[in-house]
Parts: sequence; C-alpha cells; structure tokens
Amino acid sequence: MTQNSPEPEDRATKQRDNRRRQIVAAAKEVFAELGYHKASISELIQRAGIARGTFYLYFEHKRQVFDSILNEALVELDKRILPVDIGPDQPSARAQLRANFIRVLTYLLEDQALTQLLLNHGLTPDSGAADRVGAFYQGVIMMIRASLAEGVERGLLRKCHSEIVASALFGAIRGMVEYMMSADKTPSVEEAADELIYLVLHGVANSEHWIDE
Amino acid sequence: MTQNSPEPEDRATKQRDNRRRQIVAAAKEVFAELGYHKASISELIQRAGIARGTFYLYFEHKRQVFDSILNEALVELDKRILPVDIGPDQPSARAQLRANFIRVLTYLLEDQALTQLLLNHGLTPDSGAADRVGAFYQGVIMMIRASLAEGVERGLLRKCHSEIVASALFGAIRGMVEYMMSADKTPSVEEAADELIYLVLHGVANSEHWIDE
Amino acid sequence: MTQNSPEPEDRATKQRDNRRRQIVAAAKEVFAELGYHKASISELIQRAGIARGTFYLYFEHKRQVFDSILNEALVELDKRILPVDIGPDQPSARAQLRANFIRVLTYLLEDQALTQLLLNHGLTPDSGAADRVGAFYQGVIMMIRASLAEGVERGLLRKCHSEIVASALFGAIRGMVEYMMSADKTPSVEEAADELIYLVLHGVANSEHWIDE
Amino acid sequence: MTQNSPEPEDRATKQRDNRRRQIVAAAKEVFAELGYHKASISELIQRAGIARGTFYLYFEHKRQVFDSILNEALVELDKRILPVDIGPDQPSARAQLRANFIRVLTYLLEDQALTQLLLNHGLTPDSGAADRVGAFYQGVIMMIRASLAEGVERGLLRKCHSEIVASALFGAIRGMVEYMMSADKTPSVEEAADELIYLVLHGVANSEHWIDE
DNA sequence: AATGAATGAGGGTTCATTCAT
DNA sequence: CATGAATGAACCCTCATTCAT
Repeated sequence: MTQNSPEPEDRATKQRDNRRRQIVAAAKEVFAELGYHKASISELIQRAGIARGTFYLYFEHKRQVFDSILNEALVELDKRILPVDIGPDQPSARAQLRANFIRVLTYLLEDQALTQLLLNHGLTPDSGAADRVGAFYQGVIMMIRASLAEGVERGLLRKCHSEIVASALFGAIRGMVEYMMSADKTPSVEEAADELIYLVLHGVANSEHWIDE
Repeated sequence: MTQNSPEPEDRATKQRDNRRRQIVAAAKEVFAELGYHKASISELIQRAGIARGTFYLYFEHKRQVFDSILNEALVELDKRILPVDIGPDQPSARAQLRANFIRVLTYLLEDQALTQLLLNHGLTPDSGAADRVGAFYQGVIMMIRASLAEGVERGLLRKCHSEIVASALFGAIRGMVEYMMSADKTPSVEEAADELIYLVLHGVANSEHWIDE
Repeated sequence: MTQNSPEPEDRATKQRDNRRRQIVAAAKEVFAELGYHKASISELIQRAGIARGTFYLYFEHKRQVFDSILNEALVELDKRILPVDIGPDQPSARAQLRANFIRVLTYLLEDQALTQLLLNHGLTPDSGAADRVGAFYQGVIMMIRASLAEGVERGLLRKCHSEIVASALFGAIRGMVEYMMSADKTPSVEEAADELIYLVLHGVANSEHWIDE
Repeated sequence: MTQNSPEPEDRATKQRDNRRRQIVAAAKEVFAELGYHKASISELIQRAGIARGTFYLYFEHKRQVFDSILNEALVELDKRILPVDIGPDQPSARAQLRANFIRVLTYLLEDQALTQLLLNHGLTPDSGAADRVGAFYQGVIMMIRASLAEGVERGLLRKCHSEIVASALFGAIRGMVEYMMSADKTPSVEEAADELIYLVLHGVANSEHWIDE
C-alpha cells in the first residue's frame, strides 16, 4: 500500500534489531553495575530510554536478556579461541597460544561490563544461564585438557594429572583477567600473555635450586 | 551461693548456641543452593524447622546470617594459612606450602556448602559481605605476592611480574578447588596439592623442548 | 502540531488525578475510622478498589497519603481564615469573625472524615504529620493571641493573660466542632457561630448578679 | 509449712499489687512518650524491669494496661470534681468552681504522662478505652450543661444554647490544660483558674464598646 | 510466681509481568 | 509497534501473645 522502499521487511527487521541492541547494551551496563537481582526492569528501561511494555516486546523475561547477553559473549569468545594446530608451516605452538590469549584478553578488556558478568557467573541462580556459562567454561577446560594430553603424548609436555592441571590453568587465566579488570595501571595485553604463558610452561621456580623431594 | 545444679546459665547458653548453629547450618545450605538473593527467609526457616520470628531472635537481618557465615569461614581459613618460614630447622618451603594447601583444601572439602558460597561471592552486591570476601581474597593474593617477591630476592624463584603471577596463582588454586568440588571421583587432597605445587614451580613444559623465543 | 483530539496529555493527567483522588478519599475514610496505625494498606486499597501495587504508583509511603491529606486540609483551612481587618469601610470585627467561623465550620462539616483526622491528630507520633497539625494549631492560637492583644490595645477588649485565653478560645472552638460532629441534630452553622461569638465576648454570666470578688 | 507471718494472703496480695503498680507506672511513661501503638511490650517490660511472661501474669492484653491506667485516672478526676452546691452556708458558686478547677489542674499537672494520654485519647482505636474517655468527657460536659441550665434558671446566667456552650467550655478547659502542659513558664494553677473563670463568666469584651448587632 | 525462647499472623513495600489504549 | 498504568505474588521484618521450664 504505502510505497515500498527496497526490501520493506528488511528495514523493519533492521529497526527491530537496532532496538534490541539498544536494550541489550543498556542491560549489560545495568547487570554489570548492580548484579542480576538488583538490576530492576525500571532501571533498565530508563537507561535504554524505552517504555516498560516495549521491553517485553523484545524479550520474554528479565532472564532472557541476561541469557542473550551471555550467549553472544560465549559465541564471540568461541570465535577467538582457535585450536592449536601443530604442523609444519605453522607458527609455533607457543605463538598460537599467545595469539589466542591476546584475542580473548583484548575482547574482554574492550567490554568490561560483559567481562564483569562472565566473572560473576553463578549469580543467576536459576536461569540456566549460569549453567551455560559453566558449560562454556567446562568446554574451555576440556580444550585445555585435550591440548595438555596431546602435548604430553608428543613429549612436549611433562606428564601430569590433566584434569586437575587444566582446571588450575583455566583458573589462572581467570585470575589474570580479574587482575586486569581491577588493577589501576594494568600491563599491556601482550605483556600479560607472555607472563602467563611463561608461568604455565615453566612455573616460578628458579630450577637450579629446586630438587624434587 | 547455693550449689547450683550444673551451671544453669551454661545450659541456657549452650542451648542458644545450638539453635544458632542449627540456623546457620540451614542458612549455609540455602545460600549455597540459591544464592543470597533467591534464598528467602521462608525457605531458610522451613529448612531449619523454626518459626519466622525465631530467626530474628538470633539474627537481626538476613544479611547478618550471611555475614556471620562468611566471617567464620574467613577466620577458619586464615588460621589454616601459615606464613612460609624459611630458616634452618624448618621444613622445606615446599613442605610448608604443601601443608598449607592441604589444610585449606581439607577444610573446604569438608564444608562444601560453605565453599560454594565462597566461590560464588560477588552475588551479594549490597551486603558488604561480598566486599569482605573480596578483601580476603586480595589479602591472600598479597600474601602470595610477598612470598614471590621474597623468593625472587633469595634467588629461589625466577623474576616475574609479581602482581600478575600472584593473581594467576590464586586463580589456579581456586580453579582447582572448583574442580574438586564438582568432579565425580576427585583425587585425594594430597595428590591435588602435589600436582598444584609442581605446576606452580615448574610449569607443564617438558623443558628440553622449549626454548625461549 | 496536527490537531490533537482533545489534549491527549490532559486526559492522561486528568485520569491520574482522578485515581489519586479516589485513593485519597478511601484513605481519609480509613484513617478517620481506624487511626493512622491501625489503618492498613490492605484495608485502604480494598476500600479504594485498587491493587496493592497501584497504591505505590501514587504514593511513596503510607505516611505520604496521610501527610497529603493533612496538607490539603491545612491549606484549605488557611484560606478560610482571614485576618480581621479593622478599619472604616470594613464590616464590623464581629461580622468578620463570624464570617471566618462560618467558613471554617462549613468546610469541616462538609468533610467529616477529614475533620475526624484533624481532631485526633497526635495519633501518629512518627509521621511528622502530627507535628504539622500541631504547628498549624499553634499558628491559629498565635493569630488569636495577636488579635486579642490588638483588641486590648484599642480598648475593645479587657486586659487578660493573652496566651492562656488564646489557648482556651481555641479549645472552645475545637470543642464546639467536636460537638457538631457528634450531635444528632446539630444546630445550624450560623447559630453555632453566633453562640460561640457571644460566649467569647460576653461569657455566660448574667452580669448584674456577678460581682468580682 | 513455711512460717506464716501475720496474714499470709495479705502479704501476697500486697506484693502482687506492688508489681502491678510497677508495671502500670512503666506503662504510663511508655504510652505517654510513644503513644499506644508505638509503645511495644518490649520497651514496657524493659522499663519495668520484668520478664516478658510476667507482664501477662498481671494483664491479659496490652490494651488492658492502657485501660487500667485510664480508669484510674478517670476515678481520680471524678473525685476531684464536686457538684457546685448553691445554698446558704456555702462558699460562693465562683469559689466552688475555682476549687474544682484547682483540684483538677493540680492533679493533671502532677502526672503529666497521664495527662498526655488523656489529651490524646482517640489514639486507641479499638480498645473501648477511647470510648470510655469519650464517655467521661461527655459526663463532664453534661455536668457543665446541667450547671449552666440551673444557673440560667436561677437567673445567674444568661440564656444560651446550653449544649453548644457546654461543649465549648469543656474545650476551653482542655485547651488551657494543653497550654499548661506545653508552655515553658506556665502560670500558677490559681492564676490559670482565675483567668479561665473570668473568661467563662464575662468573656473578653470590654463591654462598653460592644453593642449587639 | 517468674522467666524468656518460641510463635506466626500481619505489617509495609517491591518489582517482574500484563494489557487496554 | 509502543506505551505506561495496573496488577498481585512475594519479600523482609515486627511484635503481641503463648508456654515449657
């Protein structure tokens, strides 16, 4: 009826997507600042500049925005973690590891609100979102574990209880991220990555002084 | 003056303490399962088998039970973390470290509900309790950092960015605890401690194959 | 810009005002019947025919409705009490007094629930509203006192302890209002006003029989 | 069994009465300070220095203490208000009136907590106590009215609408009491009584200047 | 008689969600 | 699509009253 500019549905869809993004952005802020429970719809819609009812046009629940935020984050993170491919014509394993670290850290530091959410997963008691974050983390841990196993097999790494070590390594990464989120003058992403990789590979011992008991 | 049958006041005090403990136990469970916010007084008192008003005879607020739980935990943990004393006539640093680990891990694994709480701190942005847990963690990190610095000075440890590494190490410990809380067949506390210490000291590299780039 | 059907914003505002009035009316009733403390929000909203949450859309606190009711009343009363202006071209002081009385009495008798509230001020020791009513009453007493003083100065009134007399006169007015609120067949407002004014001016003595002792 | 000192029952009764009085005294304070509703049993028993249960050994309800306090007050007041007996060999009516005033005022000023309660009657929404105070006041008003009627009949007082005037006069008395409760430097009881009686009898007009309209 | 721990109905308030406009 | 007034379940907490000791 009205003049259909090229792809009318597209336009509508795009506008809808924009609105959605606008809400998600506001939600991310509010959740990061206040935590899931203290973040009220009122605050959220005020920050997004929309009406109460409008929110429910785009999301069914409060939980759904939260889940949606996390989902996107997990997808993005996933994209940035590439399996370490060991072969000729490949950069060294260390270089690939380093690249992974840097990509992930860069992403996280660029969206601190989101990172806050990821670090405090478990604060969403029932949503299944916590479970999903947990599952993602488990996935990463599994990936680390597999890498460990492969490294051991190839003789690149020493033997170890791969599950424990994988969990510990993942924890170490998270600890470092937490540090970089809170510290006043944070080191550069590269510096942090190097420090972490060296730690993981060689530990902190000055080896000549430590003899296995 | 007259001989009082076995300390009547004592009995009352003991009863009161029992009730308190009963409430705290129930609260720990509920908080661990649901998180601070979703844990309702209704659920709590039902689980404790007491009436609504009774709860407020022992605690002023919902927050107060929570804080009380955390405080006790922090005190207990603090007791179990002894500074590593390096001197003649002392067990080796490694042995002291190991003993610390084992004490802490044992305590945490014995009270899993509490450990759940500690791991998910940050879920109570208003109670001040989260801040306290955070402060405790910071304290531990500082202690690690100081130990690192001392080790480096004595030539026992290699040079490193002590803040980053301390945060990472703390994360590693936490990661391991998380693992031990969730895994089906968990390794023994001793095994876990050994694995972690070795990891921290020497890393995972099979050193002959890694050359610094 | 386009011709808006009769002021859409106006309509919304008017609706809001109506709701508000509806709540205030119910609140007035409930407060008058039960007093501030025993008046529960439950009773109030039931009487107003609204949902629990709706109440808090219009008022922040229980206290706020109460205060709001009193404030309006005090403003209205204030409007009806005009200073007695003695000058040429003015109605006689008695006539001005009489007019004041009649205006106030008429207002009070028209809204008996509200009058009940005003008479029983002091029943809300915490709201600050009681204080406000008290302050208003004090203001009226002061006005009476000032009028007395002026009257004495002009030789219109006999000398007296103006503070005591002002308080007593205010009490007399209040006593009369109470009477008119409770009596079955109340006299007309005019009759009451005349009676009160005569009492105030000349007392009840048949003067020929009373000699000062 | 135990040695019965003279009138054992008497002793018990006396002790019981003492306890009761102790509670009533504390209650009077608390009610006067906080008002009926905000006065908690906790505060009351603390002030009385007794245990929670003990209170309910002497009174069935919170309301009952309150009623008991008011009852005693009304009885005491009643004792102090004597009918004005006009006859030969009697002090003048004015003197009798004056004596009544002085007795009542003295009593009220001696127990200000209680007076506060009486002035704020109506704050006990359901106890029947409010009704009882109201009834007492009505009784006093009736007495005033009867005195008025008799005075008119005897030609001592001018004709008037006795109900209105009685209510107003009662209000005047109450107003004066309120004044004396709050003012910083209150006049003596005698001065107040004289002022009030003169006001009631002759009003405030300087009669030569007022001509009935 | 005295105690005070225990009770639970009821209070005010919040906030995710719905729906008529 | 967008709005925001309306909803009511659920929350934390208080306090008069009871009852085993």
